[in-house]
Amino acid sequence: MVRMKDIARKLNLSQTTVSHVLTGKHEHYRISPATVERVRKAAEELGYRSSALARAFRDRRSYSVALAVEDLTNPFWTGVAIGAEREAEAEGYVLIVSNTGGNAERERRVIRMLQEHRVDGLIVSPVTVTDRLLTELRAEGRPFLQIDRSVKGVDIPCVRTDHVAGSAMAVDHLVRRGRPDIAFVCGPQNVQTYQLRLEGFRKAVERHGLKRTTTAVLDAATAEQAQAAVRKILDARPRPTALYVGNIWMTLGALRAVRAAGLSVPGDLEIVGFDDIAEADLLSLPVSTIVQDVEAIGRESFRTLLKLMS
Amino acid sequence: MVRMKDIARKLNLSQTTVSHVLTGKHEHYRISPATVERVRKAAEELGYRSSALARAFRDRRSYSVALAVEDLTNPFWTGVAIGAEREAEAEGYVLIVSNTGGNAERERRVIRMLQEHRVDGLIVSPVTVTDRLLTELRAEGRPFLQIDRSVKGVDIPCVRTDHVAGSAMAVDHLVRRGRPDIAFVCGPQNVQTYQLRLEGFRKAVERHGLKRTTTAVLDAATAEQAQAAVRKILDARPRPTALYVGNIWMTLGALRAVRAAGLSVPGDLEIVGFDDIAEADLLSLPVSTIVQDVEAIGRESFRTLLKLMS
DNA sequence: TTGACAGGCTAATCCAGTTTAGCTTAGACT
DNA sequence: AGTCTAAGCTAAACTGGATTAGCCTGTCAA
Repeated sequence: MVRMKDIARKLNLSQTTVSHVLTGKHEHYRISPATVERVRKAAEELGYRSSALARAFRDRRSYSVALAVEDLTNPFWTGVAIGAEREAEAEGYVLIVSNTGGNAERERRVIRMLQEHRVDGLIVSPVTVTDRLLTELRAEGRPFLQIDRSVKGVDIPCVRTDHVAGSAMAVDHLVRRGRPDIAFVCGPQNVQTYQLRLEGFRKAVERHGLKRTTTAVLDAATAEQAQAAVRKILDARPRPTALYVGNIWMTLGALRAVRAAGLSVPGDLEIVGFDDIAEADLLSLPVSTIVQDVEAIGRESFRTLLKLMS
Repeated sequence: MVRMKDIARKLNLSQTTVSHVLTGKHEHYRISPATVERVRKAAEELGYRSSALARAFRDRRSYSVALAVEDLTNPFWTGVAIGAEREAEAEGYVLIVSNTGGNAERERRVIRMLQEHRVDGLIVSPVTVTDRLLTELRAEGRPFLQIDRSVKGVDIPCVRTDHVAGSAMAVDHLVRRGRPDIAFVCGPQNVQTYQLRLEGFRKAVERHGLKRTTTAVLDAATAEQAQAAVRKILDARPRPTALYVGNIWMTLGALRAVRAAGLSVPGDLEIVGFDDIAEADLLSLPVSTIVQDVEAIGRESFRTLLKLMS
C-alpha cells in the first residue's frame, strides 16, 4: 500500500505537506499551487488510497456504525438495512449489518465484537438483550439507539413505527368496511412490538364499542402457529368476518388456513395484515396490509444516531 | 475507554506485561501466576475492551471482510449474507454487507470505501464492475472473490451454483413429466448468470432432441417484463405446456400472466422457476423450483476467501 | 567464585495518518 | 539597519496495542 510518506519522499516534501494537500487544508496552510498540483498528480499516479483505519485510530472515530437486527430474512429488516446503509454511505460512514437471529448469545457476542471494533454508534433491535447490557453500553458512552422495539425502564432513544396507531388503522379500516367482528391474531407478548399492536387493537375496539371481537396470542410469530390458530378461529360460530394478523409470516399462515377451509377472501372473510407483502399484488393476494415505510425507518435511525454522535 | 496502559499503571506493571497476560502469551513469557491473576481481575473490573482498531492498525489486518451484493431485497442475497456472516463470526471476523443495487457508480464507491477501510478481503458479485477495476483490486494484493457471477477474462476465483446444471435439471424434470414443449423465459444476456442458464437450457434441449421449445430473452429480470413475455407466449398456437423461468421475480410475473389467462397450473401449464420462493408452500403456489443452497454459497465463499487470505 | 540459566519483568519501536507549533527566507516598511 | 509579515514549508507528538530485545536478581552446579 502506498502511504503518504511514499508520496512525500518521491516529491522531496514532508509528509505534513502531503497531508495538507490531500485533506484540502491547503486553504489554511499556504501551499503553492504548483506543489498542490504535484502532490495530487503523484497521489493519482501511485494509486494512493488513504487509510481510513489509520485515521480512525488517530481520531478515535472509525466512521463506521453497526446495525444488529433479528432476522435478515424478513423484508422489514432488509428494508431498514438498505435505508440505513444508503444514509450512512451518503455521510461517509460504513454500515456493518449483523444478523442476530433473535438469539441471546449471538446478540451478546455480536455487540461485544462491534464494541471492540470501536464502531462509532450502534443500532439494535433488542430482542433478548437485557437492560443490564444496554445500561453497560450506555455507560461506555457509545452512542446507541434502539429500533422497532425498546427495553422497558431504560431511557435510550428508540425509532419505530407507531404500532398502536397501526392497529387502530387496521380496525378503523375493517369497521368502515362493515366488518366489526374482527379476530386478531397476535404475536408473543414478550416482544414489545406485539404488546403495542395488541394495546392498539384493544383501544380501537373500545373506541368503536365493538362487542364481537376475539384475540389469539401466539407463542411465536410463525406461519405454522398462525395457521393453527386461524383454523380454530374459523370453527367458531358465528364465524368472524374479518381477520387482523400481526405480522408477515403469520399473515401467510392465516391465508393458508383460510384457503384450506375453502372460504373466499374477501367475500367470506376480509384480511388485514401488519407488514407489507411485496409479492401481494404480483400474486393477487386478497389481503390489505399496514405498510411501514421500512427504508424511512432505516434512514431515520441513522440520522438520529448521527445526531447522538455529534 | 480503558486502555492497557491504565491497567498497567493501576498495578504498577508495564503495558507489555499486561499485553502478554491478556493475549495469553504468558505461556511463553514467564509471568507469575499471581500477576496473571491480578491483571485479569483488573481488566475485568475496569471493563477493559481490547481495541480491535489499534490491533488492526498495527498488524495491518482488520479482521473484517466485505460482501458487496446487488440486491438485498432478493432472498438469494440475504441467504448468502447470512451464511457468510455466520462463518465469518465463527472465525472472529466482522462482515460488512453492502448493497450496490446493481448500480455501477455505487458499486465503485462502495468498493473504494471498503478499500480505504482496509478490509482484509472482498466478496463481490460483479454486475457492472469492469475487468479494469477488478484487475486493479487484484494488483493491490487484496484477497478478492467473485460470487454468483464472474467477469470474463479475469482469473479471479468465483463461487457459484452450477447454473448450466440447474437448467439441465429443469429441462430433465419437465421432460420426465411429459412436457417437452418448454418455453424458457430468461434474463438479460449481459448478466453472466443468465448466459449460463440459457446455455444450460440449450444444451439440455439438444441432448433430449426437443423440437418444440421457445426462448424469450428479456432486457431486465423483472416481474413486469416476464408477465408481458408470458402473455405473448400463451397466445402462441400450439401453446406450450411447460414454462421454465429464470429467476424469482420473473417467476412471480409469469404466474400472474398465467392466472390472468385463466389457465390452470399445473394442468394446462407446468412451471419450473430458478430460485426458491420461500412462501411457495405457504401460498400453495403450483410451481416447482430449482433451489440453491444459498447459505452454503455464503459459507463457502467466506471459507474460500479465508484460504486466499492466509 | 564464576558463570549459566531461569524467572519475572520492562523500554523502545512500529503501524499511517492528523495536528500543533514552529522554522526559514524574501521582501516591505520604519 | 532593524524588524515585521507572509509565504511555504517541516519536526515531532499522538493514537493503543504487539513485539523484539534485553535487563536485573537469585539459585545452583562446577
